[in-house]
Amino acid sequence: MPKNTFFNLPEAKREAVRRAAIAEFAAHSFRNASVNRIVAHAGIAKGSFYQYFDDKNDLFLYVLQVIGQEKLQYLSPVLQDSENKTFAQLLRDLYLAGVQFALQHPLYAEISKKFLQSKGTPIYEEVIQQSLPAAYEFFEPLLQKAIQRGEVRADIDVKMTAFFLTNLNTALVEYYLEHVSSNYDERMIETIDKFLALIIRGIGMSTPSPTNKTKPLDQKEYAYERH
Amino acid sequence: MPKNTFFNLPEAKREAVRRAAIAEFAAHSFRNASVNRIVAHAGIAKGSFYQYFDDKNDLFLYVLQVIGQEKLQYLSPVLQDSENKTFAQLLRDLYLAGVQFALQHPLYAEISKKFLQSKGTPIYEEVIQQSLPAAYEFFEPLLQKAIQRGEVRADIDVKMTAFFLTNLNTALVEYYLEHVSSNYDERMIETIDKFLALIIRGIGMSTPSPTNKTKPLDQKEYAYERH
DNA sequence: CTAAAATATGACCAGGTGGTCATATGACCA
DNA sequence: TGGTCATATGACCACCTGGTCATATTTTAG
Repeated sequence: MPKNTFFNLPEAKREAVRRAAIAEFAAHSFRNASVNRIVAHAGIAKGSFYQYFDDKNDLFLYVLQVIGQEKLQYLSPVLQDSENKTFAQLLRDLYLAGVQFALQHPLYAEISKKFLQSKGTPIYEEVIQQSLPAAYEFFEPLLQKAIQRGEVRADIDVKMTAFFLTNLNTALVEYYLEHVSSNYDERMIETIDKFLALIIRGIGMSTPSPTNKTKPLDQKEYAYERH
Repeated sequence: MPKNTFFNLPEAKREAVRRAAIAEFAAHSFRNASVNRIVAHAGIAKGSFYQYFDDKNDLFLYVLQVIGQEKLQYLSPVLQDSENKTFAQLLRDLYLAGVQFALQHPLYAEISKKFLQSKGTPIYEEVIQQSLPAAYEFFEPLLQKAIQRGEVRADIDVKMTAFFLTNLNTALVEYYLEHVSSNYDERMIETIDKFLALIIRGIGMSTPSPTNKTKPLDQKEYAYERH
């Protein structure tokens, strides 16, 4: 955690440090990120930096915390009324919100991506240990409930599928940015629905069972609120 | 490309350089890989290194080329008789071979992984431009053919699905190594089949159509040759 | 006003980097 | 033998890193 000296700073200066740090960590992995560049960019002396933070780790943890808070806040309305949605709807809303968050905060997305890629490095272990369980555990209870409701096949491997859904979330953002558009536009919902169709129905030939409740491709009645 | 001086070297020395380079690039990203450590590990003088290679890029490109050749050779029997297999069988064999290759050559797998993660860096661009189209284009023609044969739904987005399949290949290796085992054992085929079931059938409730030819979960008659 | 406490500063440190180059070595040939 | 040529070598270069610390400045308190 940053020292008190940091939180005592005028907001403008704190913001300058945050901005510089976020830009640096988005452009370089933790290891390659340079404190020298950060302080230069933030317009503070090197010595001052070490009066605000213990070291580079300390700053990085703080940045991740800020990003995490913002993302949680962004996703909270989607999760709020998950009870009233089918699993497909929930998944759709989560992916949509995820892509939108990434588009609105490309630097955050880049930092998260770089961080997840740094698996195995000391800083990764430090962050993991200090905070969260693996991100994919987020999907496990949601899948369990969907199975109970009869919306998802009961013979799937829940853990594996959760892993799979988390992975696809990242892949979806990557695909959209790289092959569709770098903005929010009508193609985003299209893209997400195609992705969802793959997840729900798979690629194989098959016909939905008569009692099937999840036909996300044809199911346009649940519109996502635009932000 | 390495200079002639490198290819004139006795094989033992060349092999020492390759081994040292592979170990280094597996342990560190291109940028963080150290020529100093490589030469120390290979037992050659720094100056000698620069008589064999133009620079660090040159060495890295050479290493990637060696890995690519070996992998292609490893996969070739699988692709050889793709005509006689269903798409599900082919996919199964490809994933299986992919995981096996990763297990047999963990350092290669690590280098490939680190390389794919370096998207956006100068070396990534240099490699891409110098060689291959995106890896996911590999799946496009296979999918096209599977659609023609009626094994895969015709309404999928081929490009997106190819991207998706490539991504899952990586995810599969990661999942297996992290959550199942770090060796080749009977659980590998299990894991791959569960993965395949997700891809082919999706997670949603559905019953296979009567004419469906791909039921990979129940279909154990095509055994994969073990290596 | 003074004194003390808090904060700001950048020169400096040891340790690393990729790459260069003058020099040494040894194989080959006349 | 002497001469030529490819190769081997590691000291050296400029540059960068994260982090320290003595000193200067500003803020606060009495």
